[in-house]
Amino acid sequence: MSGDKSDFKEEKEVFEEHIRKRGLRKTSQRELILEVFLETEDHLASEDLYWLVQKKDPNVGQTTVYRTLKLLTDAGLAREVRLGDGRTYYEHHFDHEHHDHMICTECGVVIEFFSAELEAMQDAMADKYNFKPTHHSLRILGLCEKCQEKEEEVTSAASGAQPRVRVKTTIN
Amino acid sequence: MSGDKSDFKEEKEVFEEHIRKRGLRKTSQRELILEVFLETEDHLASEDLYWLVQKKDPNVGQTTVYRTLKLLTDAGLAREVRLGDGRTYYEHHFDHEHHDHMICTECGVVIEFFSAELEAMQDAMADKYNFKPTHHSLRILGLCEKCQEKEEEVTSAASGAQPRVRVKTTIN
DNA sequence: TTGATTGCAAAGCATTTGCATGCTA
DNA sequence: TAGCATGCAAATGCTTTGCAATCAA
Repeated sequence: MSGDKSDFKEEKEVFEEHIRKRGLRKTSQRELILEVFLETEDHLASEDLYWLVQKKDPNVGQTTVYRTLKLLTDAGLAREVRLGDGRTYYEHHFDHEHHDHMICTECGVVIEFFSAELEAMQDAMADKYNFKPTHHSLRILGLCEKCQEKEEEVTSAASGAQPRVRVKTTIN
Repeated sequence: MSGDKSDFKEEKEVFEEHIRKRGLRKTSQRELILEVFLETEDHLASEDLYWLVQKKDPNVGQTTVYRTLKLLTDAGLAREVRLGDGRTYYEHHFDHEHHDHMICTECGVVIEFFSAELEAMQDAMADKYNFKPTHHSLRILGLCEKCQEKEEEVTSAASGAQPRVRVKTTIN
């Protein structure tokens, strides 16, 4: 950590290094898209990023955003994530340790988690099949805490009968 | 197991039961699609199934296949799988124990595997976050045994140098 | 200058939807 | 007969491609 305002110096260097190595060109669009991307939280759909970029410069085209996201992926700054709907999401990849996702099928919230044991076990499984893993993605679908509550409310309201005490496990 | 020729009696019963319960209708198309689906191997894209069905009855429409696959999923006979490209694949779900996938990014081969420990550990992780898992999908991407070999050949051919002994781990 | 990059529009691809017709229960 | 199911065509949603104009090196 160097300063208060996020400078993303390292990331930008990585990007420029990548550009240089490949004989590509540094353009204002690419700079802008990178900046906007770096300021976002995790799991941004390509199109969402497009809208954010639009706000800052309405002249940037959708195509450029899509292309630049691929470029960022190549550069190791972003990582493609498929959450299960059709879309492609991107998350930060530079200096971000690997993690997996729990996705609430009710509200769509995405919880990130990491387990070294899980990782190790997966590698062991791959080994067993002489499979050489490059990366993996684990998605656990289900209900987040909040939505389990709601579910319960609905259920008890629907069943109508015994007004039993509901174990409320509030969060936040 | 009852007979030599696959009758899929149980599956068909499940399907008809589902149809009945929901007040839906048994149609020749649905019967045909179910039959073709049951005869396939794992991981069939919706469109592939469409072509297989077409062979048997060119009058069946794409839409019906898509709709029926969803119906089979509802009935618990099929399960949607997303392998990472845009498509939706389906695999048998009735009487098929759960498993995960290793996908070769080179040749596309899909290896199924299962590990009770992995499952347990995932549940434990979910628990930690008060997350109620309904299902999950674990995809390990990498190189299958065969493609690792090819890779090695290319590499050694490219480097050209020391003609070292290559450890050949042939399968099949 | 040169060729990478852009942005528009059009194309692609898998999937979904509207709707008139058909068919099951 | 009632209304679910079908199949066509059109629509959708996300992403990619073609291409002439633009711009960085």
